[in-house]
Formats: sequence, structure tokens, C-alpha cells
Amino acid sequence: MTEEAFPYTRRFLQGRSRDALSDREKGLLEGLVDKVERFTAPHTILNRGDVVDQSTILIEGTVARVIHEDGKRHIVALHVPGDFVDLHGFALKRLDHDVVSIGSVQIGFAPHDRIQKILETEPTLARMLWYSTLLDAAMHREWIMKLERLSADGRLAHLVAELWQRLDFVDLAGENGFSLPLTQQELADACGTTSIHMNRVVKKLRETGVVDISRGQVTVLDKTLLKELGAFDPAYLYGRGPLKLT
Amino acid sequence: MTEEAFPYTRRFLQGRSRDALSDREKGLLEGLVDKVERFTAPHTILNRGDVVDQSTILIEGTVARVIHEDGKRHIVALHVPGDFVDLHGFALKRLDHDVVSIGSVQIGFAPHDRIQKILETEPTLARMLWYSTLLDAAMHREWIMKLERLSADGRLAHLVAELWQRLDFVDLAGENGFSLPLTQQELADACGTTSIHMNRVVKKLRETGVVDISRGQVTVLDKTLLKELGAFDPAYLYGRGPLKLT
DNA sequence: CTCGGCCACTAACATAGGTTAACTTCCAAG
DNA sequence: CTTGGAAGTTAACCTATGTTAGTGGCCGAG
Repeated sequence: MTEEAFPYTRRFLQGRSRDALSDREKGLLEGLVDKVERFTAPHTILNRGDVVDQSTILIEGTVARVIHEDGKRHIVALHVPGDFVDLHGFALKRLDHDVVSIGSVQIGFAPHDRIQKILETEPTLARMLWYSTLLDAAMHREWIMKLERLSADGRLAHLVAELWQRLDFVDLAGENGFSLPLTQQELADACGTTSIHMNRVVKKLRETGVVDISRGQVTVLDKTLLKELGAFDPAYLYGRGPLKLT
Repeated sequence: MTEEAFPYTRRFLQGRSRDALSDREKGLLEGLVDKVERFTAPHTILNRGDVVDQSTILIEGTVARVIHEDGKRHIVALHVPGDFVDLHGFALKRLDHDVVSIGSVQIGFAPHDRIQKILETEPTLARMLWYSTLLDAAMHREWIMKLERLSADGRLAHLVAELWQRLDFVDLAGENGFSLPLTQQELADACGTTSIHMNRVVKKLRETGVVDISRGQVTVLDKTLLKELGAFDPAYLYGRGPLKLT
């Protein structure tokens, strides 16, 4: 059975294949997905405060977790294909943030009662699902560190480095870049700065030969500079060793 | 059987008693703790990169999760009694941050093999443990929001409000304040600023009648101002309604 | 085609916060 | 009591970043 047999969860498995799963287990995981939807325009998929009875897995595209506060958008996490976006909703029930699509996305929905069943009968899968939410928390911690420590240039560099690495884990990173449908405003929302200042920073990184971000495409010009500027050490992603960012 | 019968996990249960547990389950949880240690001086209990085979629960005092990066300390989380500090170590195995004691602390250790056994046989407890790590992640997200959005005054106000609320959940908050053994340098490390600037901020909040932080004691002078300045909405703590901060 | 709106981009100015360098207060060790 | 170090405090100066106000380009709707 090839991996293509699991269209919804293939990248999830790629991204965190710490324990090898049997085909039976892979099938159970795939079976969590109940229905699939596509959103082509920016769309708020879930709202803060929503009581949820299903969780969402990102199959294709980009989604952000957003906290709105007096008119401002704050991106607290970004997701790449294969990520379980709100698995935490299973246990917390009520969401503490919005989930919004960026660009065109495809999303799978996993009803909580199916997840419940797996938790009760499949310890390996249960552990993998838990593990997945813990990875999220580890990324949150790194973002906290990055926000506490780095200035705007460093934050952007860190964000780019992290996304490149995470996309590489799921075979979606190019040799020297990746496509990223975020506007400068959204980059600013993720780095805790303003779009005006983000524009200055994007320009600076382009001119200093670190990275070029334009027309939805990220082109890494100098890996070493990027890593240094972003103080990026991929250990927190718990992956199988960095690939693109040697 | 009174709650005092569970000296190690009593506050853990207070803090997140979402599902009522039977005394049998409470006993199993209490039985996770293998040995207890006290540290009176500041002490690094666990180091980043450590491979762990036990997790730690905070029984008394304060501990911080810290990421050191070129000489600087970054506090990414603070813990109050009852918190499972590194439950995530159970699944991740390798720590992505240090765990350090602040002031005098008492800590319990729970070997991973005991946790493993509970996960396999006790779905309610398993879910509660998972829930506990998800709460951590929700707090991380709020910190990210706070760092992205608020200036130093607001960050400090938010930190104070959060800690007051969390201490209140475990009956350790006073009527108009709480004791907090953090130095201004450590407050700065948690708010992503410098100790010099933190000093300015502490002074300002004292003079504007918001909160007085001195000699290890926090005295809230005006709840409403504190909440506003820190943009604090306790929903993300998933508690049973705010008490001190109406 | 052309209009309206979003996005990228720029300039001029204001301010929060970083840096360096002091001095003071407190307290514990001797 | 004396000493030394850590914590708190302040001042002067400088830079990163926020704010306000605008420009021009692109693109989809009509």
C-alpha cells in the first residue's frame, strides 16, 4: 500500500513519523476524516469561543490561528499541510482563537466522537495525537522566545526559516524557497509589528541579500545569514534533522 | 476522604477540576509521584536538551521555563503550585527549554512508566493529563498575543493579572495581591524587555495606582485599571469564572 | 474600458525602549 | 560592625519602531 493511499493524513504522517505506524493504524487515522472542504477566498473557518465537536486537519494551503483584539489581528500560529489545526479543541471544547484560511485551502474535518474512539482503543495513535499538540506548544514557546528576544528583522527571518523547515518536512519546500500567500500586513501580524515597518524590513532583507519575499513567493538568498539573523535552531521542531537549512 | 489526603496533586485537581474524579482516580494520580524534593536556592532543575524519563509537578513555590540564548534568559512560561511543569516531556522526551526554580520550591517527580500505565488503563485521567498540556499551550498563545500587541506596561499588567488569577484557582491568592519572588530582571525576562526599562514600568504602575510590586509582594491597587492595561480576559485559562478579577 | 479597493511602498515626525554608566539600598557572610 | 554583592534606581543619549499621511500599481467587478 503506498502512502498515496492516505490522501488526507499523508502529510500528517510525513511530518511526525516518530513511531512507525502499521497500515491498519494509518487507515484508522485516515478514517478520522469525515468530510473535506475547499475555501478559495479568505474565510474564517472557526471563531473564538465556538464550541466545537470536530477538529480540522489542513490538507492543502495555509491557515492561521488568529486572536482579534480591538480591531487588530494577531497571528499566534501558522499551519502547513498535514497539521491538525485545532486538535486541542477536542479536549478544550471551546476555542480561544479564530481559525482563518489564507489563499486557497483544503481542509478535512474529524468528528470528536471518532477521535474519542481511537483514543480509547489505540494507544499508539493516541500518543501520536497528543504528541502533535505538544509540538504546537513547542512552536508557541519558540515564538515567545523570538518575540521576547528578536527585533523585527530577526522575527521575520525566524518565521521564514521555520516555515521553510516545516514545509520541507512535508516535501513542500523548494530548493531555495517556497510559496507563501501572506501579505505584508499578515507578516506584520505574525511578527508583532506594523505593516509599514514590515515593509521596511522586507526591503532591508531583500537589499542585504538575505531573503526576497514578493508576489507570494519566498526566495532564500543566503541560508546562513537567514539562520543567524533569525537565531534559528530547528531543534524545537523535533524533526529528523534539518534538510534545507543545513 | 478529604482533599488533604492528596498532598502532591491536590492543587492540580483544584486547578483543573473539569471532570469530577472518583477517589480511586485521585489516588492513582497521587500515586504518580515517586519522590519529592525541595530546593531552597535558585536551581536549574532540568536543562534544555535533557532526555527525561520522569515529569515534574510543582507542589510549592514558583518555577520558570527558560530558554537561554547568547547569554540572555528568556522566560517562556511561569508555573504556580499544582502545575505539571513538563508533562510534555513524556511524549517529546527531549526538553526544548530549561526548568529553573525561583525562590524556595517543592517538587514532585512522576516516572514516565507510571504515567504510561495510567494512559493505557484510565481514559478519564489520560484526558485530564492531555487537557493539562493543552492549557499550557493556550497560555502560550495568550503570551504570544500579549507580546505582539502590548507595550511593556501592558505586558507587566497582563502577567500580574494572569498570575493572580491562576493563584486564585488554587487558593493561593490574597484579597488584594500575592507574593511573587521574581526580581525586576526576571520580570523583564518574562516581558521581553530590559531590567532598566522594567524598573521604569514598575515605578510607573506604582505611581499611577495600578499595582505595587516590591519586596517580593504584589499589591493590586486597582483591579479595573490592571485588567484594562493588560487587556486581560481570563477566558483562555478555561477556569470556572474569574473570582478576584471580577 | 474604468472604477474601486487592496496591496506595496515612501516620507516626516514622534516616542517607547535599548544602552551605558552611575549611585543607592539592602542584606548576608565574616 | 564591616564588607561585598545583588537588587533596585536614575540619568543621558540613541535607535528601532509606531503614527500619520500620502503615493502608485495591480486586478477583479461591473
